[in-house]
Amino acid sequence: MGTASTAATGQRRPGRPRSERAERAIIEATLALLAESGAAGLCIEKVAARAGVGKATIYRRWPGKEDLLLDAVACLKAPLPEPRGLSVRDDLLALLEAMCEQFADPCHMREFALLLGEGAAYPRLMTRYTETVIEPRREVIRAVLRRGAVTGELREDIDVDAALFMMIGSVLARSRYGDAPVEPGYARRVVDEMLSGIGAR
Amino acid sequence: MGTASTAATGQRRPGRPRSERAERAIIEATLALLAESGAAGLCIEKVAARAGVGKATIYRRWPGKEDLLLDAVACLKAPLPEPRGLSVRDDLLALLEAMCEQFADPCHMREFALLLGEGAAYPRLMTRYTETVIEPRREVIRAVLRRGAVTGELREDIDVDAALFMMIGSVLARSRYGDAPVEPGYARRVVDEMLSGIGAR
Amino acid sequence: MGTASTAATGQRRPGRPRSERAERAIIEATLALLAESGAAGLCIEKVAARAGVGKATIYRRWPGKEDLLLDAVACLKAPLPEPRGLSVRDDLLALLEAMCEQFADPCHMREFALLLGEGAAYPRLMTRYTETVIEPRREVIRAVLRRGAVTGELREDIDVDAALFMMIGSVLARSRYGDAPVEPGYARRVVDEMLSGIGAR
Amino acid sequence: MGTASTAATGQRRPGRPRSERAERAIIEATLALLAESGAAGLCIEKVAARAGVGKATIYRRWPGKEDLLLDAVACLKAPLPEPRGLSVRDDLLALLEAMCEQFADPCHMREFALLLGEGAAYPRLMTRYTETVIEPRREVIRAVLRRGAVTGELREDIDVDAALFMMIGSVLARSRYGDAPVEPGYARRVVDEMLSGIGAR
DNA sequence: CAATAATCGAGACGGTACGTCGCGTCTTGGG
DNA sequence: CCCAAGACGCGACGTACCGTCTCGATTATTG
Repeated sequence: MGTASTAATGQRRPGRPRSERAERAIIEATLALLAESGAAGLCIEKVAARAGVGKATIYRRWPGKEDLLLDAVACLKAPLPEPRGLSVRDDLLALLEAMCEQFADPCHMREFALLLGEGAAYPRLMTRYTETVIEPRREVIRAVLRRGAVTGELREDIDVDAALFMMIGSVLARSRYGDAPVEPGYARRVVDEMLSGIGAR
Repeated sequence: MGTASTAATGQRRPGRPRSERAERAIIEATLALLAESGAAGLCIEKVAARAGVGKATIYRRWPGKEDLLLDAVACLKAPLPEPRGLSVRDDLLALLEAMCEQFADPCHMREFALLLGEGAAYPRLMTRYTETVIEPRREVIRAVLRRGAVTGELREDIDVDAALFMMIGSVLARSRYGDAPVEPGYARRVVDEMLSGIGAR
Repeated sequence: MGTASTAATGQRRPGRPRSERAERAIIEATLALLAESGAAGLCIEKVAARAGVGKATIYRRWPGKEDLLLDAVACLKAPLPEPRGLSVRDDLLALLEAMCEQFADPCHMREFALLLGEGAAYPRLMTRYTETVIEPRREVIRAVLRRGAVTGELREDIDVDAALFMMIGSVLARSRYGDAPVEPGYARRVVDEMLSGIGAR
Repeated sequence: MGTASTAATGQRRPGRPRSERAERAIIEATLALLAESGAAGLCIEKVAARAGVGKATIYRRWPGKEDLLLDAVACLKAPLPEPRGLSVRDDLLALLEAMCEQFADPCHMREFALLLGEGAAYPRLMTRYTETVIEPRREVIRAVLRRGAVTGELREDIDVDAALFMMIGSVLARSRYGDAPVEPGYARRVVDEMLSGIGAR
């Protein structure tokens, strides 16, 4: 999954195998420093010192700071909850609330910031991240929306992708640019507004 | 406007006045480097060299890299178009399309990436940016939404902020994480979906 | 004289001039560390730390360790004593004794070792050192030998250079490969042997 | 001979015996790199790579770089020619010419440079080298000088050690610091000067 | 013949020093 | 007071080697 992982081939490379212990220590040190000082005040040198590891041991696994950070934060990824499947409205609400909650965690906020800020320079990483993290999340939501269109809980001819981005984006825009943390009822307000539409009846 | 501007008092400081030529060269060099190498590969030293200016001349005007960047990108800011005021739907559509267009410009994309990525470390900047750039834009949209609630074009009890973030966020989420550039009809699809709602009638 | 010195032109370079204070501190730190840990256990990083100076300040002046060391030890160079001019034998003896004495100083020993060991890699330095340090010393000795040939104290047809290298080399070979430090009477023994020759009368 | 040699006991150690092939390859690689880049630009890692050998295979045999180098250069040592014993003058001349010739070989020059330059840090090596290489050479010369004192070809009361170092040193000083390679007649000039002495008759 | 044991190549390990780059500050002579 | 130029102390960068270690595979001698 991570850049550092051994390829899934059965082949063993010659020479001493890479220490799993070191890898764990590096990731932990990275997350600890990230939490303490933020992405700006994080440097490989400190990670190595904190992990009790030589710098080369880090560079052997990750080409640079961004890649390390990306793998580190990926270890934190909390998947969206499995929809319960009873009511589409309840499922959407639960998903949206989970997203709000995750965005409230500064560590996830950092993850997004990192990807947005430095992603442009590392398209390879962006692609991988999108495929392995972003797209699966979207698919969970899409599935619920499609289910609603079938059961009749949602409009039959719903534009699934438009609705998807409205849902996701409402959290993204609110949490990032919001002057205050996302308030408790926010998810419910968005879901209700989406369901009923803003147009007059 | 920028941090660098001379106070608007009629008072003139003693000594040689600051060179307007230098200021322009600095801003231009900053934008050029930003476009070439992104925010990460940009440093004061290179800006100074490219602008043919001493480093001190930059530091005399801006406290650091972030502030310089902020002023530089502020020069690019394209305001949202003034709503025409005939139809709420048309106004929303126009606003959304303008946003999509701006996001398609890589230079504006960088602006957002910069603020999102590095903003966390500089709350002061974020605050100022939010106040001077983000909030006025939001206000334009809010005004249209409120007008719609009054004229009856929109639901009377619309949740203005929820709708606002759904609109903004739908573009943000789509353009950033989208695998392809935003397609032509996207704005219309979002507006229609928002107006009608996804719930069954 | 040293690599670091400003060219002797009257021209001043633009910008802030190099700090003479820093230069002195670097040389002093180098000599201190050289005395403490030898040439092997000396590194730029420690010199910088000890001198209270950034590494770049050292690299701005000297391209590398060897060059720095060379300039540092050059500051120690004790010139040969001025011949008194009364007796050629006494003058040669005094010069030889001074050389023995200097070689007994571990710091001068290091200087030679350095030049011999690393000199091959830095022909430019070797040339400079030969011209400014070695050759003047030789000339002092040559002058005495020539004087002796004129005054009749030495053979009229003496091979000045052969004698020169015999004198210098006898100290070099003795002190370097000798198992013990050069003993007190050594210089006198060499001078006598040179004067009388080893051939039977 | 070298540190690496198996003890001369008839006992064989259990397990796989050390590969003679690897040993040869290591020595050859060492000498090749020494000739190419000098002692400074030589490192175990490159030796191993060039020899197609694991680093451990080197460290199993030699404790470090110096010891390896010492064994490597020892393979090059050209002994002084056996004196023919007819004329002391001719013997001294032959010995001195052989020394001049050896110093002209850049590989032997490196050997000396290495020992002089880095020897100070490794007294153990210096001692061994002096005992096994230097002292035997000296003894050859001393024997000739003593023989001359007995046969009457040299002065009866000759100071053997002083003369020894004058001879050796004259080549050392000339070849090392000389601006040009040692010229053809140099050895003869030194021998003549030594025999006749520089003092007036 | 199988077990044992040292060696082989390869290469990862924790370190140290390298030489470079950029930071934000400072210090020149000259407008 | 500003300008350009550039040195300053600092700290992180990514690389190269150090000497040690751990792999699976090989190659002898011993039981």
